[in-house]
Amino acid sequence: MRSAIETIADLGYAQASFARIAERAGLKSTGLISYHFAGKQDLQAEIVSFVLDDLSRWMHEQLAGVERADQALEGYIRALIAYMQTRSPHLRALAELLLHGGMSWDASDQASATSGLEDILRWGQETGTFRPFDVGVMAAAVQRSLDGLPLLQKGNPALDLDVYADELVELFRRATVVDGSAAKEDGKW
Amino acid sequence: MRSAIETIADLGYAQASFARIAERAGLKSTGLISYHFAGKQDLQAEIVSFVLDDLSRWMHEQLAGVERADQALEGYIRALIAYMQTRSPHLRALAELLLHGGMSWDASDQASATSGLEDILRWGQETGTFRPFDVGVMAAAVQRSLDGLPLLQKGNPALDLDVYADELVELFRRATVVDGSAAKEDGKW
Amino acid sequence: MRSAIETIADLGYAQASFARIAERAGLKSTGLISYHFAGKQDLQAEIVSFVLDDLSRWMHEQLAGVERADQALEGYIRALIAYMQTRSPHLRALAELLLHGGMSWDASDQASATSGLEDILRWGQETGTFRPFDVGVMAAAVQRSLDGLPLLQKGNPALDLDVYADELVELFRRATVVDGSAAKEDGKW
Amino acid sequence: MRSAIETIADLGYAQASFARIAERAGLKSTGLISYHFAGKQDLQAEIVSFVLDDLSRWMHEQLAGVERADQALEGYIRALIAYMQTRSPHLRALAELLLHGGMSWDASDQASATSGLEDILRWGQETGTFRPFDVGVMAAAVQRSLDGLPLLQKGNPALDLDVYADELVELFRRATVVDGSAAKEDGKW
DNA sequence: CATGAATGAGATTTCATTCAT
DNA sequence: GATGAATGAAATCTCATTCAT
Repeated sequence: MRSAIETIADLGYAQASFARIAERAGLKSTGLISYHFAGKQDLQAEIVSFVLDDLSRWMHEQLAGVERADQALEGYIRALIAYMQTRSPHLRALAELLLHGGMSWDASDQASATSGLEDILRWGQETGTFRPFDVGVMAAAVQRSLDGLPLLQKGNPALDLDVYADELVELFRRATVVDGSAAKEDGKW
Repeated sequence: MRSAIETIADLGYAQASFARIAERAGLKSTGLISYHFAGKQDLQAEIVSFVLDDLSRWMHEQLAGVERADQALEGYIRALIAYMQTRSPHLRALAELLLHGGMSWDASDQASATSGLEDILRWGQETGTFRPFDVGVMAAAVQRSLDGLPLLQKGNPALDLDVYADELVELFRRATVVDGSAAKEDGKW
Repeated sequence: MRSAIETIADLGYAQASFARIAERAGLKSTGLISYHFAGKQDLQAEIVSFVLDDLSRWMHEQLAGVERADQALEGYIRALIAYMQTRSPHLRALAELLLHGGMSWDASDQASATSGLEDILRWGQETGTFRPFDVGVMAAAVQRSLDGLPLLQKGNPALDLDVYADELVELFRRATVVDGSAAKEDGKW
Repeated sequence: MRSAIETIADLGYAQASFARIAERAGLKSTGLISYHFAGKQDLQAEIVSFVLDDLSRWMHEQLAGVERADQALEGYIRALIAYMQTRSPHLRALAELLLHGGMSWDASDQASATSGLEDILRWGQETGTFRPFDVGVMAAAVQRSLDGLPLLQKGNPALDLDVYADELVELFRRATVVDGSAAKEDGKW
């Protein structure tokens, strides 16, 4: 499965045949893959749920103990970028499969990934930390800005991820903050 | 070529075989596609350049006569969303091909699409309309938020594009505006 | 037809498609070929008979007025090599078609080409100029040695055809001459 | 591979598609051929080297212990004809591939087949057994006369190979022997 | 004479999958 | 767990041929 993830991440969904996965895994036959997984869809589904579980666990760890919604949003952005740095192929493979695999895409996706973000945004609005905005649109903007990163890195490999994270945090702080809140500029927190 | 664009947009790059394109075009054989295009890569390249030309023309039309960078940014967002409404398959096919086709991806892409956006952002910073930020990151965030739209629509077909446009405009107005500028809120313009 | 001959000679029977022939002829469609010839076999048959006619005419010209069989044999060898020098593609195309086209191969071949040679050999034996040998085998040896030339030239483009001709003439003079005949060495003729 | 050799020998290079080879091999799909060989060129290359190896081994066996060049030449002719009798398809396939496959044709060919013959001829000239002649031309004549045999058989299936061998041996004995050598006629060997 | 659209057959090749070993 | 033979489907591409213009 590790080889499958890496192959999908490197070559893309369309090129990730059993033959190429087996090659990367050091296997001389694709038979073993078919033996362990019920089919290509099964393999894809297992990869998706594996990566989503791993990602979900990571996000919960990183966001534990957060007390305010703006901190949670910043933490979300930084945690996801940090995850990319350590498990970049996982996310690229996930994106490939969610986009192009004929996956169910049902509960798993929304529940684990994006709706966690929507929850944060809603929380911020309810506690008066965030201005009113459409939660779905804002969540999509954050999510897209984050998962566009691998693409950006392909075009510009020297990209500094820390700078990218800082910029995105500031971008969405300004986009979400309530109008009168000059807090950050005053350095109060 | 129209059939090819629609097929790629609907079924995705991986599923858009010559057979399916021919079927949609009402052809009884895939031979004619190979007859008109030198190969699959040629077809893809011609689609990309066709769509980029069309898109570039549209954007220039819509942004003609704009005098300030913030207006240009708003216009860029609204023009691209409007383009999606009229030529949705074009953009979806373009995204598929740029992401998964082994395309050259060279001058054409950056020049026509994203770097137009970067030019706007730089212009705004130089004229004092925009605060300092990393132009590349901001451009990527805008672009990703925009081309994530088709995906959003797939999950939520009832999505109101005008609302989406308004929200994005406001989001990135706040994200780019210079700190002291309370102008908009005062309703002066 | 000239383009067809050249294409077959240069690329070989298997690669000589209508498309490539049309290309060489400066045509933009293969339709015209199908219009002028009833089919691929028809084109092949017409090429074969055309080349055989041309070759037959040439050989008759060159061998006219010969009075002895040994002179005829030498003339045959030299005339065929000379023909190769001026109409090399004709012979190469002919060989390709006779070998690989599903041609009839009936009367035309034997009559015009080889059996002319066999006639010479039989004539020499009847007039006592040639020793007894199997006419078929000797004719095959001469013919093969001759039409192997293009192959030899491909491997060694600097080959001197005059030397080749001299060597073959001498080779087959010795192979055919009656035992006691020391005439040539004595320079009497 | 056996089926491939037979198919090429029987139908010729142009007609020997994977489908026909698979059919002869009793396979229900051509996929297996692509599975075992990297491509059509690979299959061809492997056939060529296999046949050349086999032929080379045979010729070395047959020519072992020969002490004079004229014996070697006679042995060469008889051994090759004998090989044709037992492994006719091998040689026909080899000829097809060397003529029409876009093969490398490099070392393997010359080394194993023809240049063995040239070595014999040179040896004979150095030891005074053979008259002076162009070794390349003579070798080509011998070789062509030999591999023209299958063609001859196609036109005349009743051909007696022993007679053919005898005739060729005598033909090239006379063509190569030094002028004064009356040895054979005296029956000394 | 010439073009270009169109077609059906067939070629090579890749793929997922099954199965015996 | 692992291999390799085998298969049928599908993909890209080429080809000869037809036909309307």
